[in-house]
Amino acid sequence: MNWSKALIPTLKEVPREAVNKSHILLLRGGFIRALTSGVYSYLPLGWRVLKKIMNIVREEMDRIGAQEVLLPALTPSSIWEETGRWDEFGGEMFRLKDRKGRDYALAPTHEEIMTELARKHIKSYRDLPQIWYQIQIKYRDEIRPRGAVLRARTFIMKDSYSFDIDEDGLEKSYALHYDAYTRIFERAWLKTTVVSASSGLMGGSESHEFMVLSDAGEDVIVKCPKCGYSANLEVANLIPSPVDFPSGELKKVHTPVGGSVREISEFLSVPEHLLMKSLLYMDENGSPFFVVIRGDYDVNEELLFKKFGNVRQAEPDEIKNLTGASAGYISPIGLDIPVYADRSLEKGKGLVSGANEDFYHYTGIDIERDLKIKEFVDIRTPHEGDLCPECRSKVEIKNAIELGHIFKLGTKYSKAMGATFTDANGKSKPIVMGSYGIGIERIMATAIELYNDENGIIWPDPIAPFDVLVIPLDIRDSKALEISRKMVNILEETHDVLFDDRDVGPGFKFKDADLIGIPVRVVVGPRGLKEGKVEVSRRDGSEKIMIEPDRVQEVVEKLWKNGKELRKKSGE
RNA sequence: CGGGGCGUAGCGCAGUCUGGUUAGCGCGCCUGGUUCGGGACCAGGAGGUCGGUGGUUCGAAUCCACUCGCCCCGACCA
Repeated sequence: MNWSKALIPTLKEVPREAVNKSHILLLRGGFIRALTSGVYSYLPLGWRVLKKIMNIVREEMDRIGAQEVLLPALTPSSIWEETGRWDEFGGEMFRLKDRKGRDYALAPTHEEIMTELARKHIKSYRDLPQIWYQIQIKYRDEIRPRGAVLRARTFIMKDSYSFDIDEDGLEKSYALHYDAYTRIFERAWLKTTVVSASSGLMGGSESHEFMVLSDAGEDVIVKCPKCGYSANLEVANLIPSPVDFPSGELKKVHTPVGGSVREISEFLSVPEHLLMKSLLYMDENGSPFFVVIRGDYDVNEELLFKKFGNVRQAEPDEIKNLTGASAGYISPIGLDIPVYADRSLEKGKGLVSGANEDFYHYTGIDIERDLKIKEFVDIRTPHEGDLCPECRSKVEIKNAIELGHIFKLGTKYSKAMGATFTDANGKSKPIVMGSYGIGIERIMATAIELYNDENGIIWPDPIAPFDVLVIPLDIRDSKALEISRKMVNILEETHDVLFDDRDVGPGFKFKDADLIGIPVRVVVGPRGLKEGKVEVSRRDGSEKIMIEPDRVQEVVEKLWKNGKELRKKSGE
């Protein structure tokens, strides 16, 4: 490929809208361009990277016996209504109507479409197991797209679906995917942490996410350095960090400051973990109840809803009517309202909370002595310092990018849609399913987040847009040009080669080369030519050698192989 | 949906508070010449509905109202 004729619109300056490393470098390197919020075009370099990634994915999926199909992105509402997800998806689903006024959705995922295929064609236990996959664009109207390609509204996903006769079969298909995913990410030089996760809208029993640690990630994961326990923070059942509770008398004190935890803690010189946050909620019937939690924790609404159903926080006037005080100065003490306590307050003593009178608090609260707790529950957002549920040592909490997610669906979709088969005894049974996704662009973006320096991207060899970049520093030097062309021809037999035949200065070419991050670079310049040599180097800086042009194939091959020895980055 | 920021040439920005010649600067682009191992130099040139609509005014990029778009944070803290 000749650079002079290529669409590689590199940018010298950082585009205004970009924040993440990957976003900046994808734009600056001419890999992608935004069309509108959360929707991107892939330019030649970006598309080359994505194709390399998809090829790795294909090879590994084919290796476990999966078969590739391509399903429609345009789907009728009726199929989503069969499982109830036409309503469940809500605003996240892009919807449209045809000219007859019928409803359609641009598929955000394909469980229903795959299950439809299965119910048509799988009739007997003899047809099972099956694994079908596709690589195609998904459409999700995300609440907030972010980080360019990290959370986009249109994005390429590899999704596969397994069909088995029973749980044992599902277990095997799940394990096959687990292994395939591990290999896929390793081949892209990304070291993943596998965590247990919540299955959310997909439903099903068990699920795992393949994560790469990165500050650019919007997921938070928990890792235990001691026993290896790991989970998405959403589902991690961590033990609250232990604290000392002093004992004391119940006393009412004047607190003429704002009612926030920080203000009260500062005013009374009491650590935040000795404050008891008292939150007043209204249940579905409009009856009030208190939730109390240690001051250094926040209530996790997802867990709250799971436990108490469709509840809401009390309005300011409701709080006033029920407690006689404003939010910030309330507590269940002395009130006849049911109280649930987060487990962080178990055996709590010497606590501070509102006295149900503005600008007054109680100190010395003893959970067992002064409160009637209906039940201890786990509804807090875990934080640093919490203990591992397996071995009770302190866990690490880190941001991560989710690259893959595998789900055991069970029979949720097959039952809802009537995808059944006849077993060996002639009985009709629902197919047992799994579903498995990989974000193709996320692999690209994550690789950049991990592999870059101040000058640009340093692509992992297997997913680089080109393997080798040949740069004649001055194309008006006809001898240099001729030598370069010859090398390009030879190298192209075994590698993807980009040839910088542009008539621009050497500095310009070097800067661009660093930016787009091609792993191996061959420079033909006067300095080397004096000795009859050219320079071959790796973008990662590990090697730089001068060689005769006719050895180029052999030397490039060697540097290319050396790349494979590089460590796989995990983002730590 | 709530909060914040930003829309001026292809890109990055100044000008807006305090209205007033022809709306600037750097990079990029075009022509000619010089230059070639880390984003060169000289000379000349093209390129703008100042996001949009309406209003105030003798006069609006600038003030007011509405609106569209993009980015960031949040959608917990009694």
